[in-house]
Amino acid sequence: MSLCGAIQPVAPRLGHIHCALPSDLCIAVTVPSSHPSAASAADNTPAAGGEGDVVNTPGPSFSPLYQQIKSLILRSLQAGEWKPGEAIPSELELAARFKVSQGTVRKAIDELAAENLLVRRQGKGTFVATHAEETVQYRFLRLTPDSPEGNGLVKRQLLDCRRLRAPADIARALNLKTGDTVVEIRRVLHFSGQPTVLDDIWLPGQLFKGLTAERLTEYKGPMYGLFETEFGVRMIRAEEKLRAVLADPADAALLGVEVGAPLLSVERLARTYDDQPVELRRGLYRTEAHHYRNELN
Amino acid sequence: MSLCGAIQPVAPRLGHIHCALPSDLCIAVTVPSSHPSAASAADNTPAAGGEGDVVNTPGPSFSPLYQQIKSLILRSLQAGEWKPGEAIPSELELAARFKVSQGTVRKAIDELAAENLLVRRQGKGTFVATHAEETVQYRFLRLTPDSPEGNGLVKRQLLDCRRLRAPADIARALNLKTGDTVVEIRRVLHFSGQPTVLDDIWLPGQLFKGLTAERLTEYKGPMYGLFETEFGVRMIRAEEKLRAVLADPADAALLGVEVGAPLLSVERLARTYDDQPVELRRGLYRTEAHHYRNELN
DNA sequence: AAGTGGTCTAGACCACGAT
DNA sequence: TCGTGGTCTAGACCACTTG
Repeated sequence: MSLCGAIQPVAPRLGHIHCALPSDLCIAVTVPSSHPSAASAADNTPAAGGEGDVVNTPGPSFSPLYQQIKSLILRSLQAGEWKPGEAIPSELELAARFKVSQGTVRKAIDELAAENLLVRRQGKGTFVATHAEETVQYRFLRLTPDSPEGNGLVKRQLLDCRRLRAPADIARALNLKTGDTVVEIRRVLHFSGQPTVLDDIWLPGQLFKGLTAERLTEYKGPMYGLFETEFGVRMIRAEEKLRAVLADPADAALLGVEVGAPLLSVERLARTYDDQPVELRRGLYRTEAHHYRNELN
Repeated sequence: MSLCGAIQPVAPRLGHIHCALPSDLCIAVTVPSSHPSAASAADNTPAAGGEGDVVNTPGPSFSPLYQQIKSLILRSLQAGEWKPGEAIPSELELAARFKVSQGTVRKAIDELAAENLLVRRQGKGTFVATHAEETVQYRFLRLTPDSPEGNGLVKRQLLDCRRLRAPADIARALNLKTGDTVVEIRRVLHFSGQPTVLDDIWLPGQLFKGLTAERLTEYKGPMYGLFETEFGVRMIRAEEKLRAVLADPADAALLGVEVGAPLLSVERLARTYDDQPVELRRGLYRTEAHHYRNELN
């Protein structure tokens, strides 16, 4: 474990002088390349290739050390070295492993925490974010009762779960070839007894091999928790597109509204670590007693 | 200016040892309670009263130094010491003024920048965020064309601007007494020639004394820019509640849709620095060719 | 060349949680 | 008591912007 850690990472330094000398000795250390690197900087694409980010300038093209560390941590997360809910090594351990100072590791972790990939807990450690522990609330669901009394039970009603060949639009969104297998799930969420959300969900069949209606109904807790623990697919980010639409007869029947009633349409594309889309979801929300809440900064 | 700066701020330290000694002298400085606090912590409400945050524990009740600095900067912002678009003093100047290290100021500024109150620009300085320079986009408007070609001109059509006594619900939302004067504005936004957004806006009359239809039509640029430069009211944060509704005859006529067409209803409450609500806005969006875009993390 | 923010380090001490 | 993250400092160097 930590053995290989000492070897592999050694981030490609792009020219940094460790002024780790007693201050009185630290006079004009102009050593051109006291660092192991300098040579390795050229061939090794900076940012260690881990970040999906583009290299903007073909010239010198930088990546701060802490960004490189961030990429390395990200890679470990993606590789499953630490599972959701587990603690990652302490800052000091990581610093030793990557051969940088604690402060640099801290800054890398700070950014990952700001992106909700990690969760810091003082005195305990830093943990991999998870959807599985959120009994309080579905992390990505922004639908909120208008009055707090409406905070009753949420019941899930599974309507359908099948495998099929992906229609063109679904395939495109999920970065698949038309005709690739996808899992299609249809379900209704009831809020305090009222049918409120009708979801259609598509997942790449490849990633969700053993997913069946039984597994879905058995599992207690949010669906993303199931995906995470059973299939190793972690939903990290998502984009939503919202529109107002009218209920067609099928929607109306399932949600218990009149045909032509207004519904909030929410199309969500969820992505994993490397920004690969891994779920497409089309939701229809009743908004007479609930609203979609958003904060602007 | 900088004179008073030297006196007034001196943040209430809650116990800190300036170990500003040469490292060779810094041996086991175990002064038991060089920490002033414990006493001063009680009377001086931590967070310097600036933060709207609650004090959770009645006990010791801490506020890290950088949080106190943040509050002080926030107060200067609120007092208008630096205007939107202007640069604030450099980190070193602020460090000197508050008698803390640059790193501490940096952390305070980092948070304010993360909240979009300040904008860092490398090599130039740190600037107060503004709505006035955003010719590209309205900072708070999340409505996006479905296809990028739809990115045509935005035309504003002012329908009405009057003063009136606040109805109960408006007053409550804006933290006013029922019957207080409010400014009511009604307008339509046209996107590439199509009427797309119908806004009803309410503002506290008190804060917007000279606001007239003329001022509104004359001013080029976003309305929040006008509020900022002409009335000194800066919109910092906002919460939105989204719903799907049906067009009533009046809405339908103004937006050029059928009665009963689906519309996205967006109720926005915008706040200033101290979280005081200063604008209530009810928008109706056509979403046939546009959608409301949101990112989840 | 000077000034600003950005990165990196090293080391001290604190608050919190588990032991 | 120990280990963890959290705060604070001080100082060095880097990159970007402006004169």
